[in-house]
Amino acid sequence: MNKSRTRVLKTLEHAGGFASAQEVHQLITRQGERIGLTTIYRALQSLQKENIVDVLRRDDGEAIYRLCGDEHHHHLVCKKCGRTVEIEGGAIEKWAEAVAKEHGFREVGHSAEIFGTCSKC
Amino acid sequence: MNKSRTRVLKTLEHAGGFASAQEVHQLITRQGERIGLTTIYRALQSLQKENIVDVLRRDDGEAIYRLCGDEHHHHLVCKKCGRTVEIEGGAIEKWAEAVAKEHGFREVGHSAEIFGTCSKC
DNA sequence: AATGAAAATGACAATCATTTTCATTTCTGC
DNA sequence: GCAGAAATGAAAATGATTGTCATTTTCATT
Repeated sequence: MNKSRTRVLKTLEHAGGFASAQEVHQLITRQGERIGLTTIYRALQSLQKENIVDVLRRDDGEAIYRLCGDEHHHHLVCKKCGRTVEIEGGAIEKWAEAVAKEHGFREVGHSAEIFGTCSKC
Repeated sequence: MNKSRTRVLKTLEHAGGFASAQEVHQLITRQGERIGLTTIYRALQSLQKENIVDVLRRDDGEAIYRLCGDEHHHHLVCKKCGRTVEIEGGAIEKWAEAVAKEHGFREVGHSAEIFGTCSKC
């Protein structure tokens, strides 16, 4: 963990939800701190590899990042405004394990997302 | 509905699931028919507006299209050898819709994958 | 302090999907 | 057939993301 990653993390926290790489960059430079866009992308990538941030896609394909808690949950995401609801995934957990066992798979993990248009949009 | 849209639709059917704009274009031109990439994009856009096709995003952000109402399935993927099994997703479909409705979301879609280690690995 | 190797940084160029532009072609109803 | 509208496609523009590479920073060791 180094200075840039820390700065990006703090910015994501402060953004309180989603931010694209470019938005993170703006937020930081607007505060007078100087940092390159490339560095933001790299910081976000490594944070992603370490499972500290999640990546989603906006409708136009732009990647947006957010801090993810370490409990295993799923997301319900609004395609228009990006509003996100965290969801308990008990049903899926069981489904995933059942299906995997049925096909002889071990060490099972899964990913799942639901997306749609939220009531405000 | 015109010639291009029809051609794109047929290609999507034949592709049997997902295809990006570029893939649709390749599939068509490989058959010797001549069509511009721009036209593919426009056809896909209008089909999308008419709710005939759905759009999703691949991990790298590329847009992929599929016929609406296509039964869609999920994948069980081996992390080691890449072997893939297609799965019926009935349980998830219902779960996704229920959760979404509960939170007031409309026009709901979802993605889900299970990964693990297969019996041979 | 001085050194030096390895990692991090950032300006810039390259890439790649998608959109725009605009001149040309094809459809449409008459 | 004909005028006007819609569709087409080649090429340029756009915009996010990644690659490159020279420079800077970090940091453990002299």
